[in-house]
Amino acid sequence: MKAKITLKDIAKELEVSTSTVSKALNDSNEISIELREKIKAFADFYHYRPNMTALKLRNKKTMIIGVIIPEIVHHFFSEIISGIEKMANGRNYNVMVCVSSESYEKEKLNLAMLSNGSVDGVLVSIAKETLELGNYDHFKELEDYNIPLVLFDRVSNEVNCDKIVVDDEGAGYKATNYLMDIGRKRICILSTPDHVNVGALRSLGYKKAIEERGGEVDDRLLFRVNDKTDLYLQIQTYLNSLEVWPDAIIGVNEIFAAIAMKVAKEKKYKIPEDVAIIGFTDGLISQFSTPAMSTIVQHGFMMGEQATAMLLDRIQKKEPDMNYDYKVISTDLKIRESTEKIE
Amino acid sequence: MKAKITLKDIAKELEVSTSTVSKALNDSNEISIELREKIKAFADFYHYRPNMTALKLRNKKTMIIGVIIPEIVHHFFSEIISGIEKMANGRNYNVMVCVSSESYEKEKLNLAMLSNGSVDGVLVSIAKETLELGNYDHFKELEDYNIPLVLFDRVSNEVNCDKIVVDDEGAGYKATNYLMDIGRKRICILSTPDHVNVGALRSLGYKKAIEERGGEVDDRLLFRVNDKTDLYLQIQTYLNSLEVWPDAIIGVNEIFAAIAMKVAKEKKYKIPEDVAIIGFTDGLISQFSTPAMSTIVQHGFMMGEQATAMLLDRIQKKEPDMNYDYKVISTDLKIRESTEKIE
DNA sequence: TGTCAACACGAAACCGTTTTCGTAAGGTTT
DNA sequence: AAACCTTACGAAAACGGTTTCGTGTTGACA
Repeated sequence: MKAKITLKDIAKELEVSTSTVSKALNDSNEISIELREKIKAFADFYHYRPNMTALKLRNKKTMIIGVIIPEIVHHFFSEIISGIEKMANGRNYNVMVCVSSESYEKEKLNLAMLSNGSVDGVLVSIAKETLELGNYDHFKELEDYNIPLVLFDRVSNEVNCDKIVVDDEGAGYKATNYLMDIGRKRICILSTPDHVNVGALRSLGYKKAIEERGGEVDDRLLFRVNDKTDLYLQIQTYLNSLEVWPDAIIGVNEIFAAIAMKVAKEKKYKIPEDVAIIGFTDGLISQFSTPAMSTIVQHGFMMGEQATAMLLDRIQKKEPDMNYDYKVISTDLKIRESTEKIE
Repeated sequence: MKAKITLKDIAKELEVSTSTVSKALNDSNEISIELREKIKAFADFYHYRPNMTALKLRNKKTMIIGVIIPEIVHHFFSEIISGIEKMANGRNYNVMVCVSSESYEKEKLNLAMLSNGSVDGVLVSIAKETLELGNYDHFKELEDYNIPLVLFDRVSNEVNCDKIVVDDEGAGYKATNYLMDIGRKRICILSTPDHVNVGALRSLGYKKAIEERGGEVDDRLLFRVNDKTDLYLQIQTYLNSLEVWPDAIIGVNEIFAAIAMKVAKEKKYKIPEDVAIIGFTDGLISQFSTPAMSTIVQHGFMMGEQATAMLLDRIQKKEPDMNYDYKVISTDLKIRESTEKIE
């Protein structure tokens, strides 16, 4: 239970000044080689390690970035955190993780906590509730304190900062086009309420693809799933309310697609013969479902890495720069059994 | 781009001393009410917020706990992090997350980084490589610096500290017993190499259950999946190498079970009629597979919460206490379609 | 032998707080 | 009127480092 040893302790023990010890340990040639070695040996012996907090105070840098994420138990988000952690670590930063649980209040609290100087920069994916409320005042605080911010995935153009998003519109477009390519006519999309930009954009791409081929968008085939009540029931009820079942379904996330698959199986529809299904987020469900699910892969890990790179670049920039980046990560369509072409 | 305002700035502006400002803002009655109000108003106007780093230095507490976890993109672990974050936040602590990626070296590095005074305590789930190597010297450093440590899920009794684990043996026992209850005779278990304690313990429970009923453990039915090569291939090859297929399979994690299900379906075995399957970790795969998978639910969230509570309790304990806790969290068996009883 | 640079180290300021202690001014006791 | 308490504030130390600057001792050069 030895208390941690400080510079002062070493100085006293060796009867030199703390400045000498500091310089010696930092290999300054202001100190003679013999003394340097002696001090180093002593420090080593007692496992001296500089107090990080003291360093942070002096350097005015914490070497920590904060992350506020709507939830962690979520394949896409956990991939992002993974990417963040890797990039941050590679550049000698640490990561402080906060969860908003999709709540505006928690997001605000977290932001306040992080903006008090605990971190050098913040990465945020906006909570659904915040998006719904449309209130982004809590982000101003960061600006006041001059703490760099990067929004990822769930962004808002009411906040001035760097942003990085998945090419959601392109992904919706890509998925829809592919389904039409394999001959599907009644393509249904299970989306989110419009304030969740990712859902809205994916729907937009969906519409665009259909219209581009001269088709007409049937609004009854676009269902906005409300995530406040039972998902299964909503989707089941919706699908069965259609006079004619779709021959293809796009779920804007893994779960919607998995539920659609389950409902289809219950109705004894064959997948992909009767109905093709595509999901988003290439998580475990997609890989291990039967049939294996075709998905839009969103490269969450890469997004985490790049968001962090953007943030660190901005942190390390000396003078503030009002030109904010907007980066779009394109998606890939991973075709598996749930959409195999009908010949 | 205003620089953050400090106590000193306020003091200078108001022509009082910094101590007066500090006291006023902390509502000390050493300062007259009028001056107090004046200073508070001023501070408020300029959005004064105390510099956390300075406070940390003075108080010798960072209010941060470090977490080293083998991976994040993993249902069980992300649940744990979620629980950690919640409990920590509720007790005014922040969470720094580090990923070992199952690597001994990264774990060591992370530990060294955290033990330099950045955090008040550390939560670790040991990397597989470390377990395999059996080298736990890097944990000594924490002891040297007197930084509390709690090991969770993947623990080692070579490290002296509080520990919290899932009742893995009981879980294996419970699953096996249940399968025998519904009449299964050839129960196979897909486990991990023995150095991964969770796998070893689950296998132990499996054996115990069988022996308790006077059965004999058939070693051919216990397969240790090596996670360094293709999982699917290994499990497929193993299962098909058996002269007689099992009528029940226990996968010690979600993925092993999902793969087993997939292999069984390919062989046109009916689930659960021909073969019942039970997995661990009640994640998305289990919920959305067809048939829905029976699982052992491990309460990861709760484990995260409790591990954090143990850690914080120890941090807040004034005098060191060599009596370490060992807490076991019991599991539940969630029965779904993959094991429904044959009547 | 006086001047000056190089060497090797210490003193002190600094980062931004809190907190202990000291003290001047005024009021209350006796 | 002397002694003592409050009240209301400031000075300074402390947390644990880094860094600038100053300075005493050498040795070299003129």
